[in-house]
Amino acid sequence: MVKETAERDRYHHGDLRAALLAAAETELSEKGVEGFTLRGCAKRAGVSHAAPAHHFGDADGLLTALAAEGFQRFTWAMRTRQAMAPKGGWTPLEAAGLGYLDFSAANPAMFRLMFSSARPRFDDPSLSPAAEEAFGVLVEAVTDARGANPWADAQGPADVAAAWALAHGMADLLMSGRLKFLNVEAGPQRDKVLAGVLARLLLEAPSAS
Amino acid sequence: MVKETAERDRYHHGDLRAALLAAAETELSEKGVEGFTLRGCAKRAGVSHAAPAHHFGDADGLLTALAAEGFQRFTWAMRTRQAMAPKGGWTPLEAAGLGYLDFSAANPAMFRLMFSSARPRFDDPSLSPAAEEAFGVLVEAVTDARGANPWADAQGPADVAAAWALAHGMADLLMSGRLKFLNVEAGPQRDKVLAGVLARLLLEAPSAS
DNA sequence: CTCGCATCTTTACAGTGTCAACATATATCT
DNA sequence: AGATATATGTTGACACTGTAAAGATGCGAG
Repeated sequence: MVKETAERDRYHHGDLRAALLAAAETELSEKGVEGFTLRGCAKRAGVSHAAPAHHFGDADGLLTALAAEGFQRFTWAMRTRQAMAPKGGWTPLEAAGLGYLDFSAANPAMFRLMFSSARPRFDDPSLSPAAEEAFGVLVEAVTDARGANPWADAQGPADVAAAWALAHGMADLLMSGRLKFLNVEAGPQRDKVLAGVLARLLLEAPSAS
Repeated sequence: MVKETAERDRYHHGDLRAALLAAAETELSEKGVEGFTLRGCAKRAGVSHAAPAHHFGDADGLLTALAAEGFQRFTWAMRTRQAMAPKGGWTPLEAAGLGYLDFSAANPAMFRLMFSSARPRFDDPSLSPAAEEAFGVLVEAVTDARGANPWADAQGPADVAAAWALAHGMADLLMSGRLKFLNVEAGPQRDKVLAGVLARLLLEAPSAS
């Protein structure tokens, strides 16, 4: 029992960085991106309002680190769906799309932070690899679906864009409550309905020009 | 010459509501949704910081009115593309999609306000009809594309959702610079490339079950 | 054991949205 | 036309925000 006082009444927190990230996540999900407050995070973590600056610089720095964590979980959500694929019978691309929708539905504020905010610094060395890895999942799935490297032929990039746009658009519109006419709230047939929309995607086979 | 002093040095502005809306639009496009400031709008309009309250209540009220105007122009952008359709050779649905992309590219901050912000009050009697009219353009175009009322058969709603999601996803991703691999910056062949992505949409004909 | 440095707090300041009180001009009513 | 109600703007104040500077504290390297 070396460290005992846990995180109580110590001038030095021990792992304030992680505590602040956790606090920031609940602050984000409760208040949304536009209601997010640095002082609120500090209060949740039980430290003074200026403490976060030593770990993240400014508020956008904290949001950048938070978004990086978000992209990691986002990648995980898609890969998890793909791993469960044989059970559901989905193709890797359909599974990635469903994972995309899972994540946005479960973490709407985080999704907004990652895709609809200018506050995170997307060129940050901790963020951009995480975002690119998520993009990699998508490209990989599109490659599987069309049976060829999308960067090798002319219509490949359009296939990637279409697959991404369809999934992303559904996620964004679903999250903001704009697809209520789909009646896809309850659980069991949710996947079927959503995959049915994703199935409207037509990928062209690479033709020998 | 009854009214002469124009809008200079008068205690009462004359048409401050319109002036504030115009100021808010430039404030929005320069600072973005997250940098938008009520006091900045007042300063641009040349009035005191508390003046907007008499016309819009609070800051969200101003953003609500601004978003309503945005949806009207959004509808106009899609209809304009459809009116030019014979020239371009696009179907009404493709034209609506291109109009969707036109608008988001020309007014990125406004697009964010309309689709990715929680600040406008979307149930406001001035906003919701404007948003529904834009939705109507889409439904109308989908009806044309599939040759049947989408609310009349089972797969219709999924067609509407897919068409909307594809266009919306493209608009959002393009606007945030995430589709750079499409190389669609220059003008002339922009429409062809974008319509090529939109063409990945497959609408099912209503089958007689 | 001592000292350098990372970590955290305190204090201060400019900027923000909103409210209440006040000032001014327009519109309405007799 | 003149008085009065009402709409429209201003001023001042308040709580809250992000950030910076300076001081307090304790860990760890020498």
